Amino acid sequence: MKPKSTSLPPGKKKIVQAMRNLLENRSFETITIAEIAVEAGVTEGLIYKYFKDKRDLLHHVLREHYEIFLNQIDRDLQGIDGALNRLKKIIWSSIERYANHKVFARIILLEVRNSERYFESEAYTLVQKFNTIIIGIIKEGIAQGEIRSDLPPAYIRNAIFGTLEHSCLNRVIFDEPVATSETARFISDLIFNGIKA
Amino acid sequence: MKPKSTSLPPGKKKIVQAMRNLLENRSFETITIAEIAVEAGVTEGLIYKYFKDKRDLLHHVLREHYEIFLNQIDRDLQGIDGALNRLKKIIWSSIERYANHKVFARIILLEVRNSERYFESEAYTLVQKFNTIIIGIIKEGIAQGEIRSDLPPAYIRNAIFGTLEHSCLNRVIFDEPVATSETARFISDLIFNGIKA
DNA sequence: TAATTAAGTAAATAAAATTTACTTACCTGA
DNA sequence: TCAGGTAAGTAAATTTTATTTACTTAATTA
Repeated sequence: MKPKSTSLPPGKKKIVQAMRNLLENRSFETITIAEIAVEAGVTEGLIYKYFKDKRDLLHHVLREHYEIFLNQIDRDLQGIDGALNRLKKIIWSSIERYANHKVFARIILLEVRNSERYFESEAYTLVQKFNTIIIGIIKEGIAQGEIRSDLPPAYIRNAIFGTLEHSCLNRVIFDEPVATSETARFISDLIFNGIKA
Repeated sequence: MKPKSTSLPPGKKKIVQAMRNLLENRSFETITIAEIAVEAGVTEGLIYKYFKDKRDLLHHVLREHYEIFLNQIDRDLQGIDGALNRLKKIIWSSIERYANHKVFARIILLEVRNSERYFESEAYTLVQKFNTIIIGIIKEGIAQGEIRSDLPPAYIRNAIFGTLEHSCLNRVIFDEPVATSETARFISDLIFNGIKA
């Protein structure tokens, strides 16, 4: 039985790659369809054959990124036991991703959320999946007595995500370097133990 | 000595008010210059007399908002002693603002950061001022022995801002109600004491 | 092999933002 | 008091981009 995938049309692949290239140096807003077409070596019309519009193309690129990241996370968590240990690893993996993929950090943290449509995209579906994984770990931690039971899991998740994102935001905005392990250690410590002396 | 302010030209005021009105129901991206002109009862050209472009007008509206908010914070903090108490009040005030000004929450959290120019705007200058105030309180707390001294103040600030923002983000995106005091209590508790059982 | 269909092009159209050239009215200082 | 500048404002042209349309070509399949 031969595979049904007849390998994507070359035009589509070139368009996606062109978008990735351009995003390396420029913000989504400033990239024009004309530029994407030139970079890809196709005509503007073809872009609309494969993607609803510019934003749809962005979401496609983003989905690919999240797919890779979720697989990564899955792998990273293997063999790690205990809710706190697992959360710590997730924090580490997330920071490592932001540090190594500045372009995606910029897109995710600053450039994609300003459209309702993002929250209906497949990319966002994957974010929600990640979300569910974290909530699961938190609930498990509460059940096992590792995590306080008097805080709603959603608050804990928001604290983790929020602290993570904000810690990377300044790095992204002002292009400062990120010390992954150190940052992960401080954030985990802070979330786990609080700031009170 | 009479004041030098000869009161703003009526056109400018009408343009700013029109932008505020439109932002109530629509996202920045979808609002057009033509609409702003109609809503303000002026011609499109006049908008460019007073503002560099659409984004500049947004930053102007945002700056006004931050000015009011910073005054509010200043007032809210009066008579409150102790770093933790002051941080708790800041958390409360911030959530209250997001809850009562959903439009600004949306703009601040989702719609304005996707342009480099925001980070050079006067609006952002005020954000940095707020930032400095918080860092000051944290350092004071460390000096007084109320706050752990083994965490860099910037991480603590990021945890506070980040947790705050993320907690409000879902509310903003999916238009859920915000229970200000309850949310403030959970967030303060979480940041101060950590999640470990 | 005729009919479909997918890949792709080229050019037209539409929708916005932005610029330009032009009024008016009102101060203001010699 | 009036010539000249300047701020407020308009109307229309221009530019820039995104998006649509109508068309070709090559491959596929029934």
